[in-house]
Amino acid sequence: MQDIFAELSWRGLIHQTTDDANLQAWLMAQSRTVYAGFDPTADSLHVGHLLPLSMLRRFQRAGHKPIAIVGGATGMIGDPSGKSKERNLLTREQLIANVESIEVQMRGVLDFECGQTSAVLVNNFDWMQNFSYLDFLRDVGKNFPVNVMLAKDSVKGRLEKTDAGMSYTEFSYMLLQAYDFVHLSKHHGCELQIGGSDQWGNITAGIDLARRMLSVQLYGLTCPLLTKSDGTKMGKTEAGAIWLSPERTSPYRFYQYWINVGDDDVSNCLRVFTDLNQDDVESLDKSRAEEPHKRESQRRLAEELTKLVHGDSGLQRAQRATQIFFGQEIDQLSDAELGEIFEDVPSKELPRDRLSGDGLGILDAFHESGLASSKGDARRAVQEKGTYLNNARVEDIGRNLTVDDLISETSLVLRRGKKKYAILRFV
RNA sequence: GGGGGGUUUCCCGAGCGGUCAAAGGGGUCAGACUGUAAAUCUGAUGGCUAUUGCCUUCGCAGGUUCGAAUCCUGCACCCCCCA
Repeated sequence: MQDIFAELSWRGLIHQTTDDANLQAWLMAQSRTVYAGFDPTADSLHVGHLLPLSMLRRFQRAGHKPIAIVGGATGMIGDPSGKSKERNLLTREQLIANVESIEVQMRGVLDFECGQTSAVLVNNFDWMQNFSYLDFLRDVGKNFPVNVMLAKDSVKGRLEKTDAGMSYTEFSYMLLQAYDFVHLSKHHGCELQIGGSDQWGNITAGIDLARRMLSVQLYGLTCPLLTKSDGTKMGKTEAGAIWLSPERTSPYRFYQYWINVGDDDVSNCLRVFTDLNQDDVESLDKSRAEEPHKRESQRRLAEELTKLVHGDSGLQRAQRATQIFFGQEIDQLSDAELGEIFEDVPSKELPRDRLSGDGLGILDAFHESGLASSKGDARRAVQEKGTYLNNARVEDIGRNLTVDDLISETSLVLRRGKKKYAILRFV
């Protein structure tokens, strides 16, 4: 049995526990069953979910059994914790679809085929759906003193804000999550719940409920909420959240997100998200202090996480795309390769005969691609040396594009400035 | 109800009969520098064509004038003051 507690400690992943004195020994004594919950509000997990998910992974690797619970039932209610406003409810159909695709993503991170400690995925909708309202009130609600519930931060915060308010539905959320813990304890022998520090109230509610209903002692452990040094949320960009599904966030963009993590945050990210051991993290810290321009930390972080989420092939794709996006001139590619590398890049189809004869003027090409708002804009961009054809700078505003300029069967690659690309397809 | 001020190009904001596609700042876009960072510096920033122009734009609609963002009339919206 590995000392998971010590590991979480040096990684800075322990915010609060329900039993600081004994939890470490308790975890060392035997294999335990641990659970964390995931809200199926979308059809994909995002970077924000990566933390609890990787926590479960660490527990599993240390010899414990992880349970991931997707909140098919609780998702219908909406957790008020950390939310300032009443949430919109999801339909049952949406939830079912979301849960299905989230399952697939989890299989990449947790091991579901390793005997005793195999991960288990459950959906609380399965045991909540047949609960009658009366039964729930008698068996569960009876054990909740309202004054205790009102004292929870998640409730108190909302009630203090006079304009926010809170519905009875959201107020009841806590009971559902608490009951999850009881259910998992009874049917899966689960004894420890982990979550972000905003889950503390819900976790302790479950522990209280289990003591009353089952007379068992359960445990809770929370990890700090991850924020960047500038105070903003991890995993958000101007363009929106970074998702784990390749359909929503391509492996390239996922990889790039981590490559661009600031120096101030990268060490924390390495500790919290990757499997690198303490020595490795510290040597990367050292490398960053001495040779910051090499950015080994960011590179390593991006590699580890892209591999974890998108696998070896996803990482290769991301790195290949990175090479091309930052530097290399592009030589012959196939349409298929090009489509893969430039999957995030807007493309436009034009009739192939535009390339015949004198060809297509470079200014028109940039205008049509959307990289320039007008031909005049395109002209200026070229004169400013800010345009590239297949990653080679365009020098001449009179340049005409012909079939010879195609980089693959049908396409050529235009670029403006350092990062803005567009594909023109001639069909 | 009476009096006054305003509405300018993506935003703020100058202009008050020709030299106005319209100062300046911000933003944005490029370039240099660099670590795919930050800061800094440089250039560009209505459209079409070219280096000669043409077209569209200064709340909306008319008018005066050789000529208007600039003057006049009406309309719309905003702000302030007095009732």
